[in-house]
Amino acid sequence: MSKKDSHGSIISYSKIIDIFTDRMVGFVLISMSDKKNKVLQIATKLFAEKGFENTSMVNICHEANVSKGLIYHHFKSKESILIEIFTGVTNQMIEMKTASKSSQEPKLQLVQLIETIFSQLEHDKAFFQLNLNIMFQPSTRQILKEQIEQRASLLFNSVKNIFDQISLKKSDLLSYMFIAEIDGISLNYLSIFNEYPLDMVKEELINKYKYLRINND
Amino acid sequence: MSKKDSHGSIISYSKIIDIFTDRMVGFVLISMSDKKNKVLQIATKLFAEKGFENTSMVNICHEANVSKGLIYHHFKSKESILIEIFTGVTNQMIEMKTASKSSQEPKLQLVQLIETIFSQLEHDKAFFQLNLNIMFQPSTRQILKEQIEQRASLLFNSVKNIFDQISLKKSDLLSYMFIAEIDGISLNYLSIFNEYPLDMVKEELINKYKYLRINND
Amino acid sequence: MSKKDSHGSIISYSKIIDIFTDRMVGFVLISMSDKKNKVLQIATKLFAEKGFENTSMVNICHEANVSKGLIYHHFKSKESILIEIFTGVTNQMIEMKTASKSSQEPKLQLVQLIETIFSQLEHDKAFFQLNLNIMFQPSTRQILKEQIEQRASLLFNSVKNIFDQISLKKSDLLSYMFIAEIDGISLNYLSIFNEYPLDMVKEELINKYKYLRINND
Amino acid sequence: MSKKDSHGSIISYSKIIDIFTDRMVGFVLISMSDKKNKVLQIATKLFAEKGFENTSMVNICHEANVSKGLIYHHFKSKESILIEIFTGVTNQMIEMKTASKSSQEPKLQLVQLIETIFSQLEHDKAFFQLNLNIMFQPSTRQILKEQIEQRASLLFNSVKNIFDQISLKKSDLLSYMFIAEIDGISLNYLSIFNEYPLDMVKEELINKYKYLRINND
DNA sequence: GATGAATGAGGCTTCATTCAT
DNA sequence: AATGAATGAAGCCTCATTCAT
Repeated sequence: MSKKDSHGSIISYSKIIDIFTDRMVGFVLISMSDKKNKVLQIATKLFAEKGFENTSMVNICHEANVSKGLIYHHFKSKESILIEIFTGVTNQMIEMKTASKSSQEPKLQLVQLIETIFSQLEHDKAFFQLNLNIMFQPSTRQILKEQIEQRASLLFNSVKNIFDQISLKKSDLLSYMFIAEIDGISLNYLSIFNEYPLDMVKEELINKYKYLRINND
Repeated sequence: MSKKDSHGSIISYSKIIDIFTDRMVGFVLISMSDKKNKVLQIATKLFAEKGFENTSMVNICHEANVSKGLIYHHFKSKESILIEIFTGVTNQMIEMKTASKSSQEPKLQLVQLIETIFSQLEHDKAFFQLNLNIMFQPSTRQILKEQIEQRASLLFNSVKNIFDQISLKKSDLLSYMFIAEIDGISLNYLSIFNEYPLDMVKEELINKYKYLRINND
Repeated sequence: MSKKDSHGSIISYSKIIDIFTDRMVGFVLISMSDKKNKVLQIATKLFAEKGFENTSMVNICHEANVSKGLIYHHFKSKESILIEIFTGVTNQMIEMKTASKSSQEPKLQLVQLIETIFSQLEHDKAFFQLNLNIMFQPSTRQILKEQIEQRASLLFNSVKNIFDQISLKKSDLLSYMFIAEIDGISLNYLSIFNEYPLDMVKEELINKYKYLRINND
Repeated sequence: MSKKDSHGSIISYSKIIDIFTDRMVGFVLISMSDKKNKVLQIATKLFAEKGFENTSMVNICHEANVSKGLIYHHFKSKESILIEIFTGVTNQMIEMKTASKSSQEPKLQLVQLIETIFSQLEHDKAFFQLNLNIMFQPSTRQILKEQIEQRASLLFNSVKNIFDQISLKKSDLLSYMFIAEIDGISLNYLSIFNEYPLDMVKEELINKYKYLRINND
């Protein structure tokens, strides 16, 4: 999986489940006990499937084969589980951004970015829906306010860095439009239309940015 | 307010609060009792502010100055309040779509549509957030599945009707892209960025569609 | 239907539904409005089917096609409906007892009584079950305490009058045994055994009392 | 207390309160927590006194000095408390039946059975009334349908085993009559007559079965 | 006679969290 | 690290009853 594999506001770097299993072992979650790990994994799945408010601690206990006491040994509260899940992803996003330095032609960077995002979108519907759900549910949104903002600026800067190479003057506007298109498509694909022509839309988007011409007036 | 004043998936025709008050009197909700009316109004507000799951029936009772018993006299359940709110808006959307027949040049129709939507977006943030919240919260999404789909196709057809006049061959794709842009901007404005340059983005979008050139290969 | 058609503690004189319809018109319920009548009828049915506590006033309203206000116009409370139902039956029992004067041979009176009771038992299961339900549910039992006692002594005296003609000395004991047998069979038939050989048991009982010999020591 | 100390449909093997306290410790309920135990005990008492529908969970909590949450930690629902109470008694009945093997003369077995039942009847009025109340209340009857049937056949088989030794040909009929007499007397004693001559009736019954003569035509 | 809006107490159940072991 | 008993607040909903019309 590419290092640039996430850049969206509602878009994230990688399969969330992976985060709490094999791939994270070694740099962030290395000291995390197996059981704590399992709780995060199951909680992520349940929050995505049922929503945060509709997932009870007992639900998590049962599915994770863990006692209530143990969960409260590892986590201060239900909220803190959510925060930890989000933080894990955010941290990874930061790390990956730091690591990603491409010397490619900017338009190709855009194309590659688009392809990565669309690929994730298809493979991790549930996790993207979790992100949406959390961002639009006032209660959870409040809890994760800062992280949401942090991620947004992270993404914006990533994109703007690319557009700066295309048109310094319009890079802000271009970034906003680009992110809006990506997010709008994601939203429509995930939650609005029943049979969304994701491939067709993707081709259109790639063509648009591959041959982008800026009128610098 | 123009008759075409809403066409979005996460976009709706008019201020929701209005629906349950003055403007509906006379054609749809004419027989609705004052108290029932009040409950719908307050429930809409609270659902938007706190989310459906975090709004209790007692919250609604208190703010609406109504007894618990009365709510259950008028509504079968908490869910049914949500459904009634949504149905009210959906019905109005249908009605308005039926009524709207523009003979204008298609590109101008698009421009007008964009302006209407952006105007609403600025004036009804809470209600748009309610829509998003409901669509991404698995529990509420399930409850309103059919209406969400109905609205999506309603909007799509409206937009496609316009693009059909521009390019029959590409009208599907153009419609999907147009809606994605609108929804993406709404999403970013409402829930992602702290200080979103809505006016700048709006100008860009208007320019794009005002001078739209289609390459019909 | 014979005049002696009920003598049981858990046994009553006649089909309860009849009481609130045609047959009563003319002597007890003559002034009862149709709607009140209907309420009593439906309430009896619902109490029998679901129990007193599990039948709500709204249930009765709906099934009787009557408004809540009207029920409270005719009846002081839910309890008072139950009381009125019971009183109707009790009054009829009293009236019938007064009217029944048989000059038959006492053993034949017993046989006739047995046959009447068994016949009712088969035709009015629901109503007998209502009686049982009410007598053993502490809350309803309390409400109808006096009537239950009144009915018991009414029945006992009826039976004892017959046994007095057979053996003055043992008539009390014989009456208690007779009533116990009748009630026990009813109970077993109505509520204990799945496939009760009612006919076989009835024949046995009839034979026992037809050829009754008393050892008057 | 004899091992055969109960065989009735509305009759059970032993003091219910005992079941949840001292006597069970050691073989069935040994692992049951004190609090759960207390809840069953109190619930039994309250259901008997006020009926199932008229006993609220709060009533039970208060009398058992236990929190609402704890009850739901131990029991799935209010219904499940009732089921557990009933199951406890049913299991004991099964166990005792298995254990009881009498080599006595059959008529003496009947006499002994009668004496045991009458003794219980006098000492456990409340519990017998609970059984009746549950069997005749449609809602609770439904919940315990299977157990009621199981108990009925258990009792019937016990009694029939005895009568088989007296008259194979008539053992079915004799069993039904015997059970009806027992149940009828119980019913009359518990719920119909104010001052029931239980001793007199008991003597009569004992005499009847001690000197039973069967006409085997 | 008749309606149904309105009330408020109370019922069952769920849940996050704490704590002794 | 791990368990699960225990708590109490809060949630949704039902219900008998009253009252203005």
